[in-house]
Amino acid sequence: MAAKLPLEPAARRIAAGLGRLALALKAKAWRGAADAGITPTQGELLSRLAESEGGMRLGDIARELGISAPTASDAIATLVSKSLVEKQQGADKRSVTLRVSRKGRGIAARAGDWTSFLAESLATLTPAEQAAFLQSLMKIVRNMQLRGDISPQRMCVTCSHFRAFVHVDAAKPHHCAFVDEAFGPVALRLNCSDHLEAEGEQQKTAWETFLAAS
Amino acid sequence: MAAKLPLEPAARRIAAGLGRLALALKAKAWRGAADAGITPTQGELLSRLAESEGGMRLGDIARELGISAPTASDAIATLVSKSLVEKQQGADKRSVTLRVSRKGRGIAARAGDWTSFLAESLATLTPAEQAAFLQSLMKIVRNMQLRGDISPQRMCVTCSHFRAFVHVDAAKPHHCAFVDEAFGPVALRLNCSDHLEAEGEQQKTAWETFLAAS
DNA sequence: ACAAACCGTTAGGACTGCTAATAATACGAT
DNA sequence: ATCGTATTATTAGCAGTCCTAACGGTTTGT
Repeated sequence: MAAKLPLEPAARRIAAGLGRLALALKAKAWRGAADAGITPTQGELLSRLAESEGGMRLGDIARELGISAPTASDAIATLVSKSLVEKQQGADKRSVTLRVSRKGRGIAARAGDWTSFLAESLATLTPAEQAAFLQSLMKIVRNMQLRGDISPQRMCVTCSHFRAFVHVDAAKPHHCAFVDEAFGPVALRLNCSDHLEAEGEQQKTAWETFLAAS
Repeated sequence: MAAKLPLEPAARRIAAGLGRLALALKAKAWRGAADAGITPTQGELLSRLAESEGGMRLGDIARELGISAPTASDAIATLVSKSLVEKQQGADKRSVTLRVSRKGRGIAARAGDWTSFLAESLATLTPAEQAAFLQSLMKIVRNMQLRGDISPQRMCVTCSHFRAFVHVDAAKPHHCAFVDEAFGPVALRLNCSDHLEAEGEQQKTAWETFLAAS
């Protein structure tokens, strides 16, 4: 009867759970991408490029995906050879600007589809649970970003369009200055294409306002 | 003013967030494992083997980690050449039984350390949030398991030692027959080494009891 | 104008991950 | 008992991932 059930802290168990989730994601990503005729990394590059309107520089996308420049360069070269991505010389002649081709956009849509399996499992959560889950997720991601574990994300809480808790309506307390609309916690985003990085001070206070009221 | 903020369902946004998390995990796993002188896949194999008492068969561990048998065989061969894992012939002479070596156990501990960065970010959640997050995570993982997206996990809700909601104490409603102790939602596990797979019927009713009360 | 910094690519190497084919063993049905 | 089938792990072969280090252009600062 050794017992000692609470030996492992809760954080550890959650980490274990997230690890399993990541494992499943990895496996699914491999399958899903293969169905689209590409590989996981290529799929990530393609999706990210499809999300961006004006094209991206190689270094930026590499940083955002957490891979080294050579790895990105290599994968992009493959995508270019498959006519899914186009390369242009940037204003700075050292740089390149990357854009998805029409064909690439189609593939990106199919390759991004694999996340739907996750969405389906997510559907077992009640709306309230989803909101809470998203909120916690946001805190975790934000913290990781502050610690330098991941590169800046395009999330509401770091966006200059974001106004936290400015409305009285408890269901929709936040406001987005870009679309000029009130919205609630369940609508908070982590990958908004209209994201505009706020300045340090504004970002800091916005985050603190957000934290304080949760 | 196109607006239409709620275009993307909540599940999609959560999926995006989990995707970013998985990305960070992947990147960290690379770094963490490299510090221990191995690679991510080798690290996963090593950690899993370190968790198991009596050794594991190659096919089982491959299935559990969601990789193919050849991939596992290859990585194991590397680990054996590094003297971190030992191979034995099983009772079935076709099979092999894998065990961590003493040296391997040390490496596994160091390699497993990289999850601590996640645990630190998790610490920004309040205990209540952690409990809710873990509970939601469990629902997701369980659903993915039911759907066949991942292999069976060693989680409380599928364990024959688990008794859901048998105590009156709201803080510790569950009971583990193995250690014969009451425990609460925040102590639920996803990777218990004493896990014993329950039979189909028992598992099903346990899960439903669990679900109904959440 | 010239050194320092920066951007992307190339080179080289270890590892991941797959499918298909193979050898050895186990099991099942005649 | 034995013949065929299934299972277990490994090998072979290939494309891709991912790293560090070294490299040539380009820009920038002084």
